[in-house]
Amino acid sequence: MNGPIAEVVFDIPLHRAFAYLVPPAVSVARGQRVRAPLQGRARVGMVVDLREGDATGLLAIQSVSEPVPIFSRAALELTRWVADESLSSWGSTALALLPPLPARGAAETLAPPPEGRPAAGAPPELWMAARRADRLVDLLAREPSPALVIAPDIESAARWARRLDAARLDSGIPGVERRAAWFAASRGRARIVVGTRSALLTPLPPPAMLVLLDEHDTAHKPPGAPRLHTRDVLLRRAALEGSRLLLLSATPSVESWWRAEDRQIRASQPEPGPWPEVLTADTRGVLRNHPLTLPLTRAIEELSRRGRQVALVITRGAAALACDECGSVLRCPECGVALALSRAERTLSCRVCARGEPLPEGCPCCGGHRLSPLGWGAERVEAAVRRRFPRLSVSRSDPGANVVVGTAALLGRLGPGSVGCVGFVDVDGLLRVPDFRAGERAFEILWTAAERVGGAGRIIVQTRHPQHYAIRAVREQDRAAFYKNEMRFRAELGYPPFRRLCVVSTRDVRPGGGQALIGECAERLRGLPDVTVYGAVRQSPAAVARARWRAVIKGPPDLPRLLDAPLRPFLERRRRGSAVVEVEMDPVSLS
DNA sequence: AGCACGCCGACT
DNA sequence: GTCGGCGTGCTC
Repeated sequence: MNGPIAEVVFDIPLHRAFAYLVPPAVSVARGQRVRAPLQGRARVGMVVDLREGDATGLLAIQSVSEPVPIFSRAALELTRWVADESLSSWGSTALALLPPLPARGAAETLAPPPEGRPAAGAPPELWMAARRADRLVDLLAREPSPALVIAPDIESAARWARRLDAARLDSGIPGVERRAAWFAASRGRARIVVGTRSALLTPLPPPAMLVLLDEHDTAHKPPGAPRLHTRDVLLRRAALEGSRLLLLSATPSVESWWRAEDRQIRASQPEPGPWPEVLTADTRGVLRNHPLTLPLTRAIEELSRRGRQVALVITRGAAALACDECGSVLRCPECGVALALSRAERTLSCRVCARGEPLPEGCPCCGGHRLSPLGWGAERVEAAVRRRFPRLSVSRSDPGANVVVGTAALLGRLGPGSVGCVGFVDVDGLLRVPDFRAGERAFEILWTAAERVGGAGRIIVQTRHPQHYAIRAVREQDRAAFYKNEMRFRAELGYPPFRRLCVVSTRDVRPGGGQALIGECAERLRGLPDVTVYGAVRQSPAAVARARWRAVIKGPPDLPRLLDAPLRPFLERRRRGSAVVEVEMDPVSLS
């Protein structure tokens, strides 16, 4: 019995499509959302292909979710690419990039997405200069072409939508409005739309402009589908449809800087502008019974006399060890990341290769006897400042206090121009985060603070590494110096952007199960060409205490292709007894 | 014999 | 992800 057959993918971890008969009363196209029976109940899926064939024994599509396709052919292909790149299923990827389903009986004006021809466009642009946000607002006001602006989170999307007087596509607004904005953009009726990653594939009539705010922000890759960095999806989208793409960040990811050097992205080096004085306060050899060094104490004194605010940035619990004498951090000799301290087990272990070591007696560098793991918590800093400056208002929550204490996120909440000095109580806490991106993150936070306080302000960095290249680059307002050093480190030890990473992890409520499973995964991957598997070492039964196991995999740029076949059984059947497998391509964090 | 639970494969 | 089939093993 021949008839029209639709291939449909669903939000399940299976990559394969399911075939259904298209009944005569229903008309469907590729890229259309439909309801179809799966395991006896109706579920929403995406039509990825249509063909004529023998429909004997096939179940029928029940209905369409909307009367028109919601993805263009190009967008649908893009979801497939994202799924393949991230080792996730086509269905879960595609369905995560769509607006909510319509409310029952809602009246809507819908149109199919524009089917643009692939066009050769200009290369993406990296905007790093100060006042890049103002420049963007100006550009969007001048430019007549439709624009999609992607923000790292809902709050940022809301702010930008207000600033640009644009429709919102993020999940911070009611589903009806999101849908309306999606289809308005699709029909060319909303010139500027603002959203988060769920809005990445919003159709726009060409020639369109795509904008990524805070390109470096790891919030652009939260857990869950679509499991690829928003930057990478936009780069691909822009290339496929020939759209102009703007990446905004004062401190771009090393990946994007590298692409700029490789001429895949256009970047102009901004002229140096007004810049604060960046002072380092060396804490080596200083007995640290107080969180404030003399330079920072003086700055608080002086600034408060002049009626200016001081922000003190603290670092949350650093789980690594550093020598009090020479300042060196205990690092894995093979992987270069700080060794993570487990106080309970009194061991140090590497987050990348899983190498474990007992706590050393002294510093391997200088033989010093004091190795200190402690950072300064917000409470301790707040109390210490109060004691020293009883007349000043000191707060962790009031952004108007004379002295405000908080983590790096605090900097974003303070009004521009109000802060005269930012003091980093323990920047080493950032540098010794057991993650290869620790330096990049420290650089980003310091640079942001410097931009924030501006030319009349001051930055004071308390550190045992006053010569660290991240601090030096911020002091000199010299981005290139930072990236040069950082890329050398990444190249030497084989980290992104030179090699790609994948993390396979297992969990089990019962001891031993997770270990057996991660061992099984690692076994399948060993011996692949140009692929290194770290960790997942089978340990003696005595060491079996944790419920979580992890293997870090390093490989060439086509790592997802290499891992697809051997990991397929684990990706498609994540639960093995009480143990669960998770696979994360291109992790934004290893801690 | 009858039922609970957990493992495992199938899902069009 | 979610469902149900079926085997193991316990209970009435």
